[in-house]
Amino acid sequence: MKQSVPAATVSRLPIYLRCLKDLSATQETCSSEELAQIAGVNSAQVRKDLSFLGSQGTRGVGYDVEELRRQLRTALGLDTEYAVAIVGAGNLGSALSNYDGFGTWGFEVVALFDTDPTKVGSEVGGHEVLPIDQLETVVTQRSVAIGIVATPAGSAQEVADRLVGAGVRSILNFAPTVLQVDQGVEVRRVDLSTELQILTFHLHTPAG
Amino acid sequence: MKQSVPAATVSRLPIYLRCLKDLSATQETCSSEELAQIAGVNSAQVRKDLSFLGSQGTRGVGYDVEELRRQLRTALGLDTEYAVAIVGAGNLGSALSNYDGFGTWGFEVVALFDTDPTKVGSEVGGHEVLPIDQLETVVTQRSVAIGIVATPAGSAQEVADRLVGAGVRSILNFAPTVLQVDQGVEVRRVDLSTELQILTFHLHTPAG
DNA sequence: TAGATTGTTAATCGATTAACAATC
DNA sequence: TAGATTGTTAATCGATTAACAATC
Repeated sequence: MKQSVPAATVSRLPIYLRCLKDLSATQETCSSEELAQIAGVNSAQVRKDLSFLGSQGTRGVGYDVEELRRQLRTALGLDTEYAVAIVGAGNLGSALSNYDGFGTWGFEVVALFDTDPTKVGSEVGGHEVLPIDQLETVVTQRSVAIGIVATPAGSAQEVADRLVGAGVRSILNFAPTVLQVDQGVEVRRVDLSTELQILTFHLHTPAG
Repeated sequence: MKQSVPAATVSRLPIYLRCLKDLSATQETCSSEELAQIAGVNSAQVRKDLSFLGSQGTRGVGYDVEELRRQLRTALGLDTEYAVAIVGAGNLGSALSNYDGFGTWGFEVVALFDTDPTKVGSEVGGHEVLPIDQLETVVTQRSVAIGIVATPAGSAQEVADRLVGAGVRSILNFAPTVLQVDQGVEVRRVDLSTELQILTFHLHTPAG
């Protein structure tokens, strides 16, 4: 793998991996053109993206599907097991706790926190809801690598600060806020209403 | 508003709107620098983005917060009420049905579909779960503008095809698949494992 | 060899941002 | 007027893609 993979490329790697999973059922080899088709991108882009992985396809043949999956998994760091903590056991936090896709990709939900005393102690998605006071302790003890913020907007920043303070360097933020974090902390934002509003922009804008 | 707003700008408009909501509590006017700060972008970018709305700030003063919010809402098409249908009443579909943020932004969930006979007829988030057979009828009758796909990956494409067939032109896809749709249909993809994998890429990649 | 497809270059395209004249 | 801040230009930066030599 070369030094610096462009952000746009990184965000496409998981998509390629997913597409290859489907392909692997039917074929041993695939061309950049095939992969591009199902991933919804240009084939030159596929080849360029894969070249960052030092990937070796075979001219005239294509890429070995299994080999490429292995390379993508390695590049994405999916050979390691990562501990995940979810903060907020409301609708979304509960849905996330019940999500069984974590294990598939080597993520383990090791804690689920909430402030609500009526929720603390109950079990959600196989996880006991812990009081938020234990955040620092648990994050440290379980070496939590990724924090998921599933709180209301009002508490998101404080939660993020505490996660970062406890050593978390990667945050997935479902709260409708832009988190302010130190350089070196990676935040990905997932917001339903933002997505809906982008759709409505195109819906109501005359062509485009 | 000028003819063509760049995609990158469109995706930032909802963020500005959100940030202004917070600001409006404390001040009547804000500079591009302030807005940039809380939105986490460059101030020149804020000014450029807002200029696409035909927005008129006041030199030496900044932007009128309320006026700008109004312009953003109009630009994003939030003056209209949009009917939304959710397909899939599992963990995620249920969480979405319970989400009370839809109303805030002028979205109305008019239907929730599932294939599971044990779910059909039950109530989730104030919505009766309808059998998937009724998809076309309901989409037409209620003029559904936005379809939310919250099914497993295996059924996502078929659901999308049916939504599009019934006239839906905007899809929010939570299933871990890349949907193939006709040109003119807008799809936004929200995928938890993609986001997690992007985080792990940066976690395990030595600096960058 | 002929056909297919990669890996990479170079051209293009689009997005970001520094800089500054305009102006409140 | 002096200070602040916009709106916009032009420079920069980065990402996409057409094209093609290399080669299986």
